[in-house]
Amino acid sequence: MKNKFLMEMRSRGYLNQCTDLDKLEEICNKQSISAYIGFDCTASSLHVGSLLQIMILKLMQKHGHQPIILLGGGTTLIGDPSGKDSTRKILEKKEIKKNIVSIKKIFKKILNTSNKKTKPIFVDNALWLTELKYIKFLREIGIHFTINKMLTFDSVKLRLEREQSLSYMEFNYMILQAYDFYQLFKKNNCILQVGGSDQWGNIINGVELIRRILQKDSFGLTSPLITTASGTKMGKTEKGAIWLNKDLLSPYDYWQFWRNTDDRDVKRFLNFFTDLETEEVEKLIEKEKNINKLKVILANEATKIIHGNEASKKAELTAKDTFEGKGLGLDLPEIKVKLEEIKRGINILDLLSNKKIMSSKSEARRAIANKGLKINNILIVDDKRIIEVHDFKEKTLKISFGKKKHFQLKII
RNA sequence: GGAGGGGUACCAAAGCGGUCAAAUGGGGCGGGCUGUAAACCCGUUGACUUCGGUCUUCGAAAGUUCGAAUCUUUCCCCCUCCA
Repeated sequence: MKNKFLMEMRSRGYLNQCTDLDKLEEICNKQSISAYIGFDCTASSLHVGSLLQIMILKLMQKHGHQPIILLGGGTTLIGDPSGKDSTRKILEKKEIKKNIVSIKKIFKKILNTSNKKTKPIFVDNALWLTELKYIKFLREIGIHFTINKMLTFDSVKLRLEREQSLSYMEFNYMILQAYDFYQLFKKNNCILQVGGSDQWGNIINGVELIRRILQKDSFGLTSPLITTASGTKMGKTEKGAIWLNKDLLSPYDYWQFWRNTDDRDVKRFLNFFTDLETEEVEKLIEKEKNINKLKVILANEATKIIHGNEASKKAELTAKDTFEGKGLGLDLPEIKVKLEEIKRGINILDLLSNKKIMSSKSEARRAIANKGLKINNILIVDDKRIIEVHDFKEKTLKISFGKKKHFQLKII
């Protein structure tokens, strides 16, 4: 393999499967290509689970290719059954529109939008899907799909095998996705579709459709499904998804997510989720034997990409103050209280539940009983403890729940 | 449409008239050990509480009973087999 783009895809571990790597390489060597990745619009932000795909788009740009971002405003109305046990809730158009606006912001942050040649193109498949005429579509597109074949695809097969119902609506999803590729191929000369490994079936359907209708070659390429060393799906933490949008997850929390990476994942993740060259990563690992320092590098680099250098620095500093200095990092989540409230004296349980640090007083009681709650680094043992003005230093009070969750309470 | 089986906490799954706020496992949360890691060990996991208790939960509603997750009726939903 001689093509730089594909070489880097491989060395970073982005490459799982490709319909015809040799031919694709040949083409990439000759010209710049356009490739697309489709994203779901079920939420107002993407999460870390989609980050790898975005990194691939970024890599394309680096090597002079043009990424097309398909925001599935149309397909989200149906819901992709791949990898799902059950039908997910169906969203309204309005909601999807809002999500698209919000998701776009992420791409604009991560991708380079200034270079005219590689600047990302955004498309919404609602544009063509919602206009489809049923009979016409069946005759022109549906004729190229056999049920026999469709039943063999994992997304369908698994559902049927597990005896979970699959609606006719969802069954059509793969055809629609194939049609998307066909449209982009015609309109944007997009010859490659990239996706997670669970998208393989959907992708080759598109490649095949293009071949059948237009007798032209197109390509599909998938990235591996990223799981953590402990076997869970990337980005699915207990607390909820690791969102890329800062309104849903603060840069500090995002930074913490990477800082808490499993030892065994650090090297992979440095390659996956940072801009560091693979040789650089090798060197780093060779040189730096303290795995925690590597985690800090990972957190910095990963945070930089989506929240910028400044936010990343701030998060690092805050972490340093909080964990090493037992101090009060600036970037810790801030909670405001009124002076009058404190003057009256407020019970710790009320405070915690009112300010939503804990979801209920019982939970707060439990935390205290389990020795998990500290105020200004002092363990709280009494759940009747009253918080008063003199507990604050410079109008600020640090509340810690467990080792990792810290808040600063500020008098306003 | 007919015949069966089933819906229990975050998930899986036991309970089948009182001792059930509901076994057990997983997950979560907290503590210990460490390194903001993993593994391991311990605690905890409905809400409110003056820590004595009180209130609300087992698909929904109504009923039987001193007493219901457990029995009855109706309704809703899921699954299997037959048509």
